[in-house]
Amino acid sequence: MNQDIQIYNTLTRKKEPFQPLNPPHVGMYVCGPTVYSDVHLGNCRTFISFDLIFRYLKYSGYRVRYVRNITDAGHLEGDRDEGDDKFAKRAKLEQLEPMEIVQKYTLGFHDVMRMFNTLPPSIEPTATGHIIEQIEMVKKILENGFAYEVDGTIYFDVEKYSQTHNYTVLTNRNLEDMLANTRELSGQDDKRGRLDFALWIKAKPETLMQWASPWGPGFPGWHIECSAMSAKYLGQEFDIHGGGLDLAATHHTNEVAQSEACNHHQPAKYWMHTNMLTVNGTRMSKSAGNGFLPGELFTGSHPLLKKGYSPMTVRFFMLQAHYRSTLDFSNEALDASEKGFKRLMNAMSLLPKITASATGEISIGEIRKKCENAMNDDFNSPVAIAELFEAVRIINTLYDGGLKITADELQKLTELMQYFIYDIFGLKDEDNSNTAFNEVLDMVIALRREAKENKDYATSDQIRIGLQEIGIQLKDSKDGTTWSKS
RNA sequence: GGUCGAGUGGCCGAGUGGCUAGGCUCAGCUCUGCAAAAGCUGCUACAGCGGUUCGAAUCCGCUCUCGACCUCCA
Repeated sequence: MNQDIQIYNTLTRKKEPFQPLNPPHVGMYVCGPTVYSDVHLGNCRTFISFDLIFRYLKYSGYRVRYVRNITDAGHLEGDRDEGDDKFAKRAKLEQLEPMEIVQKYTLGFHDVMRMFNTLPPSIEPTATGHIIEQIEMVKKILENGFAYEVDGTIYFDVEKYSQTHNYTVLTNRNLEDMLANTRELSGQDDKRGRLDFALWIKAKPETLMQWASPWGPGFPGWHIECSAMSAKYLGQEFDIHGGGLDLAATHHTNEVAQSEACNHHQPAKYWMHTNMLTVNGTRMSKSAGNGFLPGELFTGSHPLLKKGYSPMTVRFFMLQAHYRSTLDFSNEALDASEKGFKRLMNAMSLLPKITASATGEISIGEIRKKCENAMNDDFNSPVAIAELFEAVRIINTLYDGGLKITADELQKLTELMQYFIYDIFGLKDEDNSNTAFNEVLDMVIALRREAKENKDYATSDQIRIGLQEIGIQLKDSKDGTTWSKS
């Protein structure tokens, strides 16, 4: 069990040693997608970041229960706690049942996550599956005096809460300023305070997704689901709560308030927030119209893309930046990642071809230590990747015969590369061609070798250039010819 | 307007006081029938102005620019 991990905690705004409440067990909750439309690449970045964190904790010897919810009800269009549910709106648009919308986009989300090679969470609970738990929690908050009812809708009383609690723990904002700024915008709703938010919302007669409650038919507010589900599966206090940075100011702030108002303590010991993916310096989002869908990225069918990029290229691109930094998206950056990823995977394919010597000049321990130190330092994947590229140079030189390595160190080198690239970074080789294809290509390479041996370079070049045109790059070396997709 | 954060070389992106980040690009060289790959070498940095220090990309102040949040958003 790795005891040297440091995690940046949004609550304290600094890196802290990671000390789980009940080691070796770790409870981690991450806010999942609202499945009313396709996930875009920015959404994916968060889930890929937490996949990295999940993997590293898991392979560091912790027994992680990773809960990532599916929001399939209760997410309203605006903050006014009125108007359409996102699902109802989309259902109308697509002429489907709301639950058909939920099913459609949940499946789509899972497909995308699989393509990015993320590990499935331990539990993936849905909001609609936990209505009872949410109602119970609302009841308790009412009993504790931090909420009030107006005509079948229950609101959380932020001003009351802030008399005894720090409402803005996560963002360090000044509540007075927030109230001063927002009160004048006050509309025609029933809330007492402008910062109050709905825990339970009264259904209109035409609302399709509604449930019975002590306050009449209605549906849960967005924030209460995560509080209810995290408490149910991880306990009232657990280790890590994560999500996108954009959720911190509203969603997570309200989650903290709900848990405090209900259970009298903070839900999570460490709050982790992943930063945004940007396009030309502006945050990627659906409303800004700069949101790439993963499918558009893979095929290159988006107008801002000049070509398609594979899921592993994109994953690698994201891992090359730290999760707390914004990452700017561009064709040039993706091109660079594509080549870097290829270089990395090429080294992986050379590894089994290296032969050990009786004596060696290389020691792998230090590189491994550097990689681990980087990951221990708040999951600094870009630095760990930089260290792996040192190993890549060594592998290439070994393959060319410029260095010697002992069998023992070669074993360590192989383990290092496999551990970080496959297990921690979740990367995989995409050149998984079928056997028949490989055999055909081997035959073509054999024919070309014959031509070369007869100094028939016209034929050999014809083969090489022909293959190049269909995306196969041949590489001649003294040990024979290898190939890769170009 | 308020709060928070950021400005690093041609591009992406690490790095919080002294030690090479790394990837991609570009130029040259080596190897190779050619090509590709690989290796070696080189090139262009820390927004600006002050300050602290023996020493600052890194700390402090000011200026400029940009972004995020404050309204649904990973």
